[in-house]
Amino acid sequence: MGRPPCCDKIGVKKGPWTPEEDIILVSYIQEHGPGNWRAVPTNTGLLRCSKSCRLRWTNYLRPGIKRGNFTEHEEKMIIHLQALLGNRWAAIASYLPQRTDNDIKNYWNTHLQKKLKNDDVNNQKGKSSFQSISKGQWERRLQTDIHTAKQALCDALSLNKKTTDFSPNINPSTSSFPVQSSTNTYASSADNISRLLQNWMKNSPKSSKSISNNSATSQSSFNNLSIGTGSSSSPSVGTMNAPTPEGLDSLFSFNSSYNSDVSQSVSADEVVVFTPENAGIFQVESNKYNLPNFKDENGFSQEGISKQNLETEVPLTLLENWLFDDSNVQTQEELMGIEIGMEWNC
DNA sequence: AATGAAGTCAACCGCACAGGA
DNA sequence: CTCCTGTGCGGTTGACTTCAT
Repeated sequence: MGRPPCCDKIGVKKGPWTPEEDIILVSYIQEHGPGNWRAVPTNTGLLRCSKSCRLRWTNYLRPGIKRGNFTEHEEKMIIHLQALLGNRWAAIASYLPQRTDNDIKNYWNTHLQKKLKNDDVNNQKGKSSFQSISKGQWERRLQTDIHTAKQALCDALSLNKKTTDFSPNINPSTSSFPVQSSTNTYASSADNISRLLQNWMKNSPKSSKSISNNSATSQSSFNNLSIGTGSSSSPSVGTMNAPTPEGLDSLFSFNSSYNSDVSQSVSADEVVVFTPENAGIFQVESNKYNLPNFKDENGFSQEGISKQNLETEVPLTLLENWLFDDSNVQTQEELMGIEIGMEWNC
């Protein structure tokens, strides 16, 4: 018996998402939390299949997504992790907070493959960045990595048993969300949502002040919404209530001091106005703003976490240190002196 | 300025897997 | 144990943008 299609193909809209659809989806998830995707089109009135909704959320709208150019740091990580893990993009993505597997996959296919190919050509001429690593060294290095990953996993597992330290060093889409009592590092999908809200913010006198502490506004009516982006012109959307611009304003505020160094600490009182310019990670003061559905018990952290949890919570620094420190080859080789087949000792 | 090629990336497709009934 | 549903994942597509001629 064949598997039925994930959704009724008739009347299902395909292609790029409109800002209106995005807002409907975000609003719905803000209200109900992610999960139960099959119910999303029905409950929101979106003419999208559940899969499409999930994809849109996880790859574009989900908090914690960083867009734009990959840093050299990220690039190196991808290269190394791809060598280690193969095309397991989700696993690779779990080591790169803020990046989606789709993003990484695209970046690999469009940039890195080409780049490595060039490197390979250069390698023939003895100019490759990898020239210092012979094939044998590379294999051994992979072995080291496996060992390192195992060790990191062990560390993570043991940490899990007693962990209360949720440093921002963890994928904000997963572990950093649930528990911080005073402040959640709530990373927006940045440009996208900011684009959606750009005009709202622009037209709002509140654009330069701190976010409202009136959480009730976030539940205001969404009727007659008009979005001033691009081709958008439809006056009202959806069959559900969603935040007004003010409501979203109160929901999303960016931490302008955030940078790629995710290990830095974040002040609990650091609330910055959400603007397109500082779009990036933003924070929600959970004790001020009512965001029940982004919390663990409502299934938010269940999304995309179940499988990735272990990988995500591997201390990044351990792997990163290894991954990025090309100059570290010698040390790694020394490490290789340690018995490779060493047993898991956790 | 026009046109075609190449590049980019959001979104789709279909398979696999987990878990509940 | 089997079936069914929901979800995750990797590969691929195609619309759009940028670049080169």
